Amino acid sequence: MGRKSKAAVRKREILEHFYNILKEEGLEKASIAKVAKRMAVNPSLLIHYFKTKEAMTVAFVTHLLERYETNIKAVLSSPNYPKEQFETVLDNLFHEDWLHFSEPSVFYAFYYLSIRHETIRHQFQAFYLRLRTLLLSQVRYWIEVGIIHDQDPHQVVEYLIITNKGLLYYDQMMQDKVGFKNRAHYLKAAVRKVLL
Amino acid sequence: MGRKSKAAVRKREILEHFYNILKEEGLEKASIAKVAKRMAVNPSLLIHYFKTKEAMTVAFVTHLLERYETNIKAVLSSPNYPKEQFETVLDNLFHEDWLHFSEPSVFYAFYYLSIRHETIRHQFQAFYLRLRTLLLSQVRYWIEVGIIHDQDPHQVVEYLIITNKGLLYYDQMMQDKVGFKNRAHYLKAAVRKVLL
Amino acid sequence: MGRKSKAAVRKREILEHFYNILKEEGLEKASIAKVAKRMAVNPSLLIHYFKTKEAMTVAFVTHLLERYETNIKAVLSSPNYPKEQFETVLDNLFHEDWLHFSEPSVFYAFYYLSIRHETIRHQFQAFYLRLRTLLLSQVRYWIEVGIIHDQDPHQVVEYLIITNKGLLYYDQMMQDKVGFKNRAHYLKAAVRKVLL
Amino acid sequence: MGRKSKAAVRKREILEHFYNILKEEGLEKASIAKVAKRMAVNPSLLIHYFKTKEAMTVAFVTHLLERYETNIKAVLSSPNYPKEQFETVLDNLFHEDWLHFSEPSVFYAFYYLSIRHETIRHQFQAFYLRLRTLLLSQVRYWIEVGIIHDQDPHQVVEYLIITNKGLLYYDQMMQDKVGFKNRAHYLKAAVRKVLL
DNA sequence: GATGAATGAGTATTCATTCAT
DNA sequence: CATGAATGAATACTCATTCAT
Repeated sequence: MGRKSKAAVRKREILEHFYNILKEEGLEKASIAKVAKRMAVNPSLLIHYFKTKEAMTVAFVTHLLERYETNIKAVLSSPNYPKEQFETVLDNLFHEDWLHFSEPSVFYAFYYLSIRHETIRHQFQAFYLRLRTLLLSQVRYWIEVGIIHDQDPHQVVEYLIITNKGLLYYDQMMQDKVGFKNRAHYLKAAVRKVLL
Repeated sequence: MGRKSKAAVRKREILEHFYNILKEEGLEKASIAKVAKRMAVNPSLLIHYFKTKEAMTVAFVTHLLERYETNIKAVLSSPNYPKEQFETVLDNLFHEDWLHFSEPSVFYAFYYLSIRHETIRHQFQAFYLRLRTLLLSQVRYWIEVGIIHDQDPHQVVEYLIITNKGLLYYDQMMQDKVGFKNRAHYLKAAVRKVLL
Repeated sequence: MGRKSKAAVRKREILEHFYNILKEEGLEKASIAKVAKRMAVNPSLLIHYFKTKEAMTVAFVTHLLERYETNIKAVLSSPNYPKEQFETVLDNLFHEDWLHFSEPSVFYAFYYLSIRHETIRHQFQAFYLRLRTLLLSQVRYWIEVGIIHDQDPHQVVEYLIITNKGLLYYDQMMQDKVGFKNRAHYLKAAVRKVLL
Repeated sequence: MGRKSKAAVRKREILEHFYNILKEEGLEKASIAKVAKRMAVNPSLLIHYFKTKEAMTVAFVTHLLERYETNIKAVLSSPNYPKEQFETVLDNLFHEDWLHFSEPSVFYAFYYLSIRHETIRHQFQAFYLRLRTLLLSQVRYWIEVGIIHDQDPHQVVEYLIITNKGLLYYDQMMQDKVGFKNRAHYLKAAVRKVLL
């Protein structure tokens, strides 16, 4: 377990500062110069590590989606009796904390970029494929134990993701906490009605 | 007294060119200079009409959402027997043409901006409030005629919007047409199961 | 006494707004556009009346120096016994109110321009020639009645102007009121020592 | 570690070109672009060294006043017998060369700016405080050795500065060399009459 | 590994002005 | 008399990047 190269540490450090500016000031303000200034470091140093801003962006998306994925895994692993575990997962999926994990504004910034930027789109697609695989085995288990009936597990997975993202979209814009609780509650009820 | 005002025409013309660049090159490339160049006109002319780029952006969002709203109204007005009309609206709401009306990339660009830009966020919120009102009377009608049972019409409306936006999000990223049809089909079935 | 042409009224109005911006925001901010905006009028209207900004500037300097001259004449015409009148004039010349008449900042703006701009310099020179003539007859009167002794009236006039402008320069920069009173007092004493 | 710093040299070089444009074309024409063009260098290089134009301006004022101060010190240090030395200083203070040291047009440009720009005003005030201190010890010496009688040294210093600046103001505008000599001669006589 | 020099293209905006109405 | 359309040049500044040290 040799000691970490300085490069790896520095890169991580840079990406974290990048994230902070993204969160606080938005994509259009997140320039190499600004990140460097925050780190009290010379802009060329960022170029030194990432070659181009684009490469840095791509690296950042990887970093972002990895964090996201780790978080999802934690949410899914609730060691309970099937029925209780289903409810727990549902609760978590439509819980504010989980939806707002990793600043929606940062997430949407790159989601927007992904529309036009092929590499980033592929990163997102791969991420959602992994996410689907993860959920798929979960759903299959629920079908197996008889919680969910008469459903194509693949489509169930997509249904969950879609509903989830729809809620995030709507909530992010409306910004009223009370409304959010009601919506989350209604959506969970709907999911139960559809699946159980 | 004074020269004939071209403002209305010119502004519309500018916003259309703005839209085209947005669509083809993205938000970050959509500069005043570029729009002007496309119009074969001097950049300061755009400033003449809109004072600032920000004001132009806000005007554009208004324009964009108006177009969107007009389109929605057309979709909702299908003069059929209640049951058939419900199905038509459902079909339209989850139809590719309608979802992709007005370039999702452009839509998401400003959705992203709305997270940070108060005025734009208010524009979006107001738009969705109007959209909700529109759908609300529709849903109330369906409840009245007995198509929908035991539902809070307000929550039904939000459920429809959320599912719709979730689908757009997922579809925009996945970009596979076959998958889309299946998802749309599944979602409509889910909606029916929840509402009817 | 026919009624004034609109042009004359408008021009005066424009110059007054020009003065206000000059005073509040300085020479570099005093653009045609800004003056027009303040007047709630179209910028081309200013061009209509003055042809160019330069011409407007020249017109303004004339206006400024005329006001200044009128004020000086008022200060000089104190109908007293010679000795008292001398003291009154001296008091006025070194009095804050008189020095700060017509915003020193505005005055210095054009004094600065006069260094490089021939027309404006000629305006200033002509103004000071008139001022000298004015003071000259005053000083000659003081010599005649025996208040001032053994002096070339021409040089006395210049001495007064120079001391006066020096005080304005120094005071404008130092901006301490107490110091000003002391300086003014000392300078008057000096002038008396030199002239009487 | 890192590239050799040219900052000191480059900054000085930039300020000198700035000075030249100021002298030849005036404050309003002295843009970053123009200075860069003269230096056959990219405008952003000036920004690289000074961050903003304002910072560059402030740096320039420091530079200008330093040069001025150095020159004054040279003028004051005349190693003579008291009486002769007093005369030498007086001669120098009212000598064309000294008054016109460092282009009055440039000096007045920043004097004008100082009225509105706090930092620059403080620079000027600090400069004159140092100048006063310098002259103060000089004047105290003259009082000590009995050349000057019955005077507050502080007020003598201000009197000298004011008279000096008044002469510069008047001379700069009148621009006649013969007149200048007479005025300088008369002023020196006046100073002697007041002080000795 | 890290800095600083330097570039060149790009940004929004301001300004004075001309001209048609 | 007055407005609004339109231009073209100019402004300070930002940005990503290259290269020398």
